Amino acid sequence: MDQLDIKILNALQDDASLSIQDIANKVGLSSNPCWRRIKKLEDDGVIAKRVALIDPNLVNLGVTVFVFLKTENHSKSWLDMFSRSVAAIDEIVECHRLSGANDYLLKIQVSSIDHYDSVYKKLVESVTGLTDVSSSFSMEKVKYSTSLKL
Amino acid sequence: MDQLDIKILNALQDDASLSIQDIANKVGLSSNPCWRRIKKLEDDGVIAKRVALIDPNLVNLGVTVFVFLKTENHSKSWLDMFSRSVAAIDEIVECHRLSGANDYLLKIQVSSIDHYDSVYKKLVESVTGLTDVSSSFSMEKVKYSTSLKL
DNA sequence: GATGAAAGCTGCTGTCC
DNA sequence: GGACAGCAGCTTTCATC
Repeated sequence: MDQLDIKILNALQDDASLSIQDIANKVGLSSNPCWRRIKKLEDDGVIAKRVALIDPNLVNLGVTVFVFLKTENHSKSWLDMFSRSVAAIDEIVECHRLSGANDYLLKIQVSSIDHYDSVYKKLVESVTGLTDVSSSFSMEKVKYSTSLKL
Repeated sequence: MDQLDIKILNALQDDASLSIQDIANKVGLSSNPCWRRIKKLEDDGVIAKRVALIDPNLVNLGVTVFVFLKTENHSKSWLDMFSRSVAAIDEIVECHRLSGANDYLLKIQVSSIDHYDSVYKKLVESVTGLTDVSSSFSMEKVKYSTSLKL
């Protein structure tokens, strides 16, 4: 992966709808080698996938909630169960196991406080052994990006 | 936005490299009306953008850190300054102003603990008035998705 | 060993029904 | 919403440095 690949990745991270010609012009290559580099980056898995990002406010999912969980159970089987429950709840868009005071962090996209409450109920019904569930609402998205600094 | 639009959006959220023909087949439409619906969803801003997602592990940015901030200054001008500083640090991929015990939550992608430390230093140098900076490392990505539940 | 030019062909975009 | 036509852009092959 050289400078040209990084330029290509930066262009595609920012806008995956660009034509190969557009990208080739941006990075100073003709379209054929540019296409081959992109194909290699896809084959190698560096470009994991291409997705469309939807404006949450326009589909009535403009409320982001972060939920911090603590559990009394740290077994592998509990994590498996927890993992399946989290995967089954569509409103949960991210879940991380953390170091530090909290065991897990969830990021949730919902339409309203009531909607969040229904997700909360789904969660505590399907997951046993939680000793703490505390939530913070996002008041303002100061920054949001899916681009990595290469 | 009817059921067909939702089907189209779900397909594109999952894989934006699908051809219009592919999507048309999936949702049971011929290609032209399918294309017109996609164009309208783009023009309306429902489809905000199309991006390539890069595998963080393959570009040496596999370490995710969450940072919780508290500030003693809650003025508009402080937020403006803070916002600019956050925007200037590429490793910070998300920043939310929160309700609850912490004022701000950052999500950071770095290569190592040392790399995180350099981001930490950049942050505390460029932002004054922080009274608490505590970080948690993500040990495991239990779930990650950019798709919204429509 | 990678780039550039050119050809074929798939699939996008616009008009008409 | 569907059918069709024109055309832009993707993908492949071949020659070149």
